[in-house]
Amino acid sequence: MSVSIAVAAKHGNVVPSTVYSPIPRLEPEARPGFELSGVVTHFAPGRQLYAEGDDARSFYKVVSGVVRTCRFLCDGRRQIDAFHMEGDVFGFEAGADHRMAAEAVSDCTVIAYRRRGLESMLFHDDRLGNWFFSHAMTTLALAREHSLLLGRGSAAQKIAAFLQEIATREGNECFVDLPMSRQDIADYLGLTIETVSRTLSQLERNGAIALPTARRVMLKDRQALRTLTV
Amino acid sequence: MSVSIAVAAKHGNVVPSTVYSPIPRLEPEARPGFELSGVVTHFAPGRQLYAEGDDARSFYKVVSGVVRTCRFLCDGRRQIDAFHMEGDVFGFEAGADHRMAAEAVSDCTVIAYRRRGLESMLFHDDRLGNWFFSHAMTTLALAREHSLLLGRGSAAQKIAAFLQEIATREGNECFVDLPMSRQDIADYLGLTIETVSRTLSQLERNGAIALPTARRVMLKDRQALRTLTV
DNA sequence: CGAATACTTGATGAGACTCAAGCGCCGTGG
DNA sequence: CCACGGCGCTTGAGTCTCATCAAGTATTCG
Repeated sequence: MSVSIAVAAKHGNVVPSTVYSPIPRLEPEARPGFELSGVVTHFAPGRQLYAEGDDARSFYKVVSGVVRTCRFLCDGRRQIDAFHMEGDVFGFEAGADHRMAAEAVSDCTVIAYRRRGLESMLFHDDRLGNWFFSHAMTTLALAREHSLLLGRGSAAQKIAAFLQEIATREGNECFVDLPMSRQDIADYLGLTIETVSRTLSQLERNGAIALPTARRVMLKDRQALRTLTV
Repeated sequence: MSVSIAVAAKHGNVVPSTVYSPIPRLEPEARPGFELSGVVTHFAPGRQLYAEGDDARSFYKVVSGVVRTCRFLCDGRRQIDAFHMEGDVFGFEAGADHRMAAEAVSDCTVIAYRRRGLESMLFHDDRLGNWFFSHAMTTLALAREHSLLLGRGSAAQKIAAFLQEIATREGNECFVDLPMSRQDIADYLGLTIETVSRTLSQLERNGAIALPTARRVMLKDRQALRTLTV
């Protein structure tokens, strides 16, 4: 008993002992049409949609491209909370202002919805209220999953989990096109850019993945990746 | 002292560059009275309220004592998501079952509320719906705060932030009574029990805190603690 | 083609983990 | 009353992972 635990601890797993069931993200189709004063806007890579502390007058839905929500620390470091991809809704806050900044990772198009007036609607339109509540709970579950990874994962586990997450979201089983830089990945996983790079190279040497280009990852051995995380 | 300052300078702060405003926790008084089939139950330290994967038939409110919600990894390690203290509501899930286990940290008393029937009520009783929505958003904000700490903090930063969090929640400016073990703290902060112990000793040598007993921490120099985290 | 940017790789060191021992408190039992 | 375990906590020594500092390579774009 103690031995097997010791061995497991060495190359330990980040996954719960119960069967792993990924958090189901809300499908765009499940969303009620809130065509309430939505404004389509385009952002170039790196442009800020809003800053920390800005009035949370609007929330957003991604039409195309990728957006990151993040916070900046005093020393200039950054913690990326989430990447938002096509169909994702983000920037809806409990309080009066945004607790995170939002920035375009790639060229992207979003719809900005006025939050004004929504609050009262939430509790008069069952479907709308229901959807927003589900959205909050789902986001919470995803945040906890992320916490688990940040708190307990090794660099290899973090990278493996990240690749699988992106693959799932892109809906592609065999390769991943990374829309974000190494720095973004590092800030999302609580690592440095060098460690991200090294770990990817390591996984390639192991045969778990291949890197035809820096931004494209072939998932050659999903079982090996899963073994790191499951 | 010089050590802790040096550490702070080296790794910088875990706090956003914008002014730090702690997430306001929902006050018990702000909660609508949901006296819907609440069952008062008592648990001895270490006893499990529910396990990962259990049907989420109920959610809970803490009357006295402390409860932890956590997940277990394959290798036996544990990640504690949160400590729930007097007045806190926990165990309300998006899906059909609990994604985390809940265990009594100390002797504690909780009220279990049937979730059945609540769902429909949520969207017919504005105040109730409003409260649960706020609760979800607040919990989300706290989870993100926790992520930030897990992803970017050094051991000293994690411990300092933890002590201040508990002090705030216990409403005591000058000392903290820790209801939980070193192992609990370690699992909450993503550290080992030895590192927690060593870091506390370090902070005592620095003069930031005093440890009259293992479970009682005097906050001697809050500025120094804040310098680590703010 | 050259400059800028993004990524990779190497050498080194600091911080946290592991293993192992020692201390202190507390309840039990002689 | 004190001896004895048991348990939680502390401390030490050694190791390993990841961050840091510092080149070097690839890719993009004017």
